Order: sequence, then structure tokens, then C-alpha cells
Amino acid sequence: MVTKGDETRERILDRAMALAAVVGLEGLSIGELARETGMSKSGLFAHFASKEELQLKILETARERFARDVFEPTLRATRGEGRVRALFERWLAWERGRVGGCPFVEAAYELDDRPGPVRDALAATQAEWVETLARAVQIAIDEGHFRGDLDPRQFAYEMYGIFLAYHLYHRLLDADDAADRARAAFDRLVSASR
Amino acid sequence: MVTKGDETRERILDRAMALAAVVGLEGLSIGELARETGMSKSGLFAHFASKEELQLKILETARERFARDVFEPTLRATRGEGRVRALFERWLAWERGRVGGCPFVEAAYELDDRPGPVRDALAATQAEWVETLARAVQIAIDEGHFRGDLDPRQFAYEMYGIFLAYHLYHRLLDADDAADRARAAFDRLVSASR
DNA sequence: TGACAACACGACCGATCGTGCTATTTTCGC
DNA sequence: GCGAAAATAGCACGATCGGTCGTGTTGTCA
Repeated sequence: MVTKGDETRERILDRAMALAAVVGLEGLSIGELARETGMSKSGLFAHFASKEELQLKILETARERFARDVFEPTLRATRGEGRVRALFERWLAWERGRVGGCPFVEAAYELDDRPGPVRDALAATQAEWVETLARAVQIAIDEGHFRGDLDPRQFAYEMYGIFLAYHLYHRLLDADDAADRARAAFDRLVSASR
Repeated sequence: MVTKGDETRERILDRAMALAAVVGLEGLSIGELARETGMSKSGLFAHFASKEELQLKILETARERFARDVFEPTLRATRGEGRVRALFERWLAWERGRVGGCPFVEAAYELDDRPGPVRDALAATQAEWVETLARAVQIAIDEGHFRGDLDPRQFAYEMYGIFLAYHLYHRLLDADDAADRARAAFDRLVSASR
């Protein structure tokens, strides 16, 4: 059953995820999180043995929500090119929909040079996501929507790049044509793949 | 003349830039930087009035070196497509050549949601860089290397995306084909622009 | 309803944070 | 080589860091 503890735990992770997207997984402090959630620091430690475990749990939570909001809904959409397009649009919406942008991207550039279990976990989820993208592209090839000699992993690479640029233009440069540019780039990528 | 103070100042900024590329501009601590440079904390503070000023100086230093190592050498290269290609290659080399990757990229995703003068300064340099790229593309158009109806800013956007993906694949995913993928994507972009 | 586990708290630890102020050393023009 | 000026160290500050401990409160189930 779902106990009281599970609920507060969820509440904490919810705040923590939003906070981490702004200040980073490393910049997130237990004291600040306690203040934000209206709890005591020691109250938090009852749920998470250490800051590192909290960071891992944040990533895990983000992973679940990403799967729920971005990936899974596309399984009901058309296979092939339609699904690839749906993945892209939902990915953009995922970034737009949360304060601080995509927590994975924020963490990626923060942790890329800091060895440890948190970095490993993050790298694993991102590698998994890249594979997921490549698989969707492969299906589009099999369906005959995309060229037979198309490299699915190269497609995933470029798709990721378009997303990263979108993130930067949107969040740092405050460019309001960021989404237009992203879609234009993606359309070009798709067209060249047919 | 160049005094003793100027030298240590340079030395400090050198270390600080490398350090910040790993732990971030915010994660960089005065104490750690003092230890790294073999100075006392107060000794550092004689050079920088505050941590924020240090961060600004780090960005300024990075900007100078980027201009010197990436941009300026291309001015002597061919105009047009050749220069655009040279910019891309030197950009990749810039990332490869320093521990922690490109300090601008690291800072970009760290500061995008933290208002303040440091974020503003960073956003300004990146907007400037994007404009520089777009200008180089415009020249390639004028030279007849690229299509007349090509949007230089869209080109710059996609070029930036390819770089960002390269950074992520290289640093986080440890993909050793990161450079190959980047060049393949860039070649595709250039070909489609002719 | 009573017993027990789950949960949360306040107080506190040593370390480090960024940042002052003052004293000492080092450098450099004369 | 002397004296002023620049450069650096020493030391202390309040705040906060991640984390521990003992205790009280509260929810859950027999």
C-alpha cells in the first residue's frame, strides 16, 4: 500500500527535481530542499541516506516521468516516421513544460567530468534514450518511410543536436524563434532521410 | 609594464578556467582555487573583489582565448565555405583541447536559469558567436559557395546543435565516434546548403 | 485500544563556504 | 639600498555545507 512516508517521499522528489533543474544536481543542497519542502534536514535524511542517493533517486524519478510523458504515448501513435516525429514534438514539450528545462541536459553538462555513480546512471539513461531513438528510426526504415541506407544512430545524433540547440537558444539566449528553428532543422533531417 | 601581480593573476585565471570547466562556475570555490594555485584565500581576494567578479573574469579570459584559437586563425583561411569549415574544425579542436570541454557550453546549461550579470555576460558572448557564424555563412553565400536562399542563422543554429551533440557524445557517453558523427552531420549540412 | 514501527524533529558535529581586516613580505622606482 | 607601493599571508567572521544522534510524535495493524 501507499503509506504516508511514500507520499512525502514523492513530494520531496518532486521539489528536488524542479530545484535540481535550476541549480544542478550538485548545487542542490539539503538545507535548501528542506526549506522548500517545509521539513527539517534530518527529516529528509530519513528518506535518503545521502545526498548521492538523493541525486540517484532524482534521476530515477526523471527517467520515469520522461518515459511516461515522452516515450510511452508515442507507442500508440503511428509506427515509422509518424512516431519519430511524435517523439521529437513530445521531447520539445518536455523541455518547455518544466522549470529549468530538461533535467537530463542540465545534468549532462554538469556531471560529464565528474566520475561516480551519478554520472554513470545519467550516462546509462542517455545512452538508452539514444538507442530508443535509433530503434524508432529503424522501424521507419523497415516501414519504407526512410531510406534503406540511412544510419539510424546518425539520425539520433543529429536529432539530439537539434534538441540541445533548442534548449540553449530557448533557455540561455531567450530566442523566441527557438522552436521554429528546431522544427525547421528537424524537417530538413526527416526530408533528407526519405 | 607587466608586473608580478599581473603574472599571478594570469596564472590564477588559467587554473580557474580549467577548474570551472569541470566543477562549473558556481561550483568553483575560492578555497579550492587557492589550494590549486598554492596561494592563500585572501591572497586571491586581492585580485578579485568577489566571486562574481572572478566568474566574469573567467568568462572574459575564455572569450579571449576562444577568439585567439578558434576565430582569428580562420580569418587567414579562405573566405566562404572554406572558412565555415575551418571554424567548425577549430571549434571541435577547442573542445577536445581542454579538460572539461568547452567552458561556454558547461556554463551555458549551468547558468541558463540563474539570472544575474554572469549569465548576461555569457549569453552575450554566445549570441555574439552565433552572429559570427551567421556572418561567415553569409560571406559563403555572397561568394556563391552556398545557395542564395539559405538562412545563415538557421545554418548557425544547426551547426551549434551538431557541436553540442558532439560535446555530449564525447564527454558524457564516451563515444569514440563522436567526431565522425559530428563531421558527417556537418558535411550533410554543408552539402544541403550549396 | 494498545503496541510497535515508521516518521519527523531539534540540536549539534566538523568542515568549508565567501568575505572582510590587518599585518607582513616582496617588488620596484629612485 | 632605501622607502613607498604592491602583493600576499594570517586570522577571524557568520553562514551554510552534508551528515549524525537521540527523542518525540504519529500512523498502522493486531
